[in-house]
Amino acid sequence: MRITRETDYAIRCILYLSELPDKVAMAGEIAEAMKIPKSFLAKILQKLTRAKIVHSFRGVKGGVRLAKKPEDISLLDVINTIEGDVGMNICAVNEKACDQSKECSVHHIWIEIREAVENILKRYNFENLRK
Amino acid sequence: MRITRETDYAIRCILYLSELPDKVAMAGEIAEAMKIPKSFLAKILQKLTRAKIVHSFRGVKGGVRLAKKPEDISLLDVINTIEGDVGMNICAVNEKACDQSKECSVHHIWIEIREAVENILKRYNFENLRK
DNA sequence: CTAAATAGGATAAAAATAGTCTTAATTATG
DNA sequence: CATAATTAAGACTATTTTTATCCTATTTAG
Ligand code: SF4
Ligand code: SF4
Repeated sequence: MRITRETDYAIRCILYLSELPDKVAMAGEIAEAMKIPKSFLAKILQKLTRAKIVHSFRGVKGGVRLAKKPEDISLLDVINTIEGDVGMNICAVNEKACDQSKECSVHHIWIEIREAVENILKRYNFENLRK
Repeated sequence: MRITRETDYAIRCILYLSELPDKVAMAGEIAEAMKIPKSFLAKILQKLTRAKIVHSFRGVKGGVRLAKKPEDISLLDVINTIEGDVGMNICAVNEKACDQSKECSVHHIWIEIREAVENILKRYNFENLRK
């Protein structure tokens, strides 16, 4: 019932970029500062780029910077980008995944938890997260 | 960020036993009723037995029944038994797991979520879960 | 004594996680 | 234009976790 290391790395990465909103930072620089394996971060940045959370520049003096203001990026956005929907059980994400969901008395609890977790994750953005 | 099938099976199993509080049910019977692979359920029942959530009887006419009243078994109890602490990130379970937890501005959010999830999971016991 | 049941442990297949590596495309600069 | 630096994309790999199964031992009602 955990987020993955990949997601934790993605969050750290956005945290770093939020401190330097206009700088174009290279993957290597972020990796070193936030202690993320460099080639793994490169793949994570690709996902964040496709999700339009960061904007990337190729070539010499390339790198990445945030594509939005820190306050417009929530923790939930980053988690959704890296690992998809937040659900504590398959049935909270896809009703059809379990054929018992209609009669199951536990099903609604997973929905309730999902909503509670998403609400917390939406409340935090990378502006109010800065110390 | 999901509970495992094993945990879902354990919950279904307690759900079944809660409907028959005094009956000594065999693993095979529970497995069939709740659509749980039988030999997997056998292992799950061992964990539930060690945790004193169910009481088991060996030999002919053996089986398991709840060791407590349904209202004294929470969803959290079952989850803790099968997969340990509920934490959305390692640092919410073990501070030492990440050396950045002191300076990390996200750390406290995982603690907040952990507490929110645990509170929901504590509210539901197998008495108030029965339809 | 025997058949039926759980206990415990070893084993195994499949999936997910956590990365690495290679090649291609892009681009600033000399 | 040539080159070096950088991301993009995808193949590949190692490790760990998940999801079981199977075998042997122990227990016990009849
Ligand atoms: S909680 Fe109920 S509906 Fe959801 S996966 Fe488990 S059995 Fe299916
Ligand atoms: S949230 Fe912060 S403290 Fe927790 S694991 Fe990630 S980096 Fe470490």
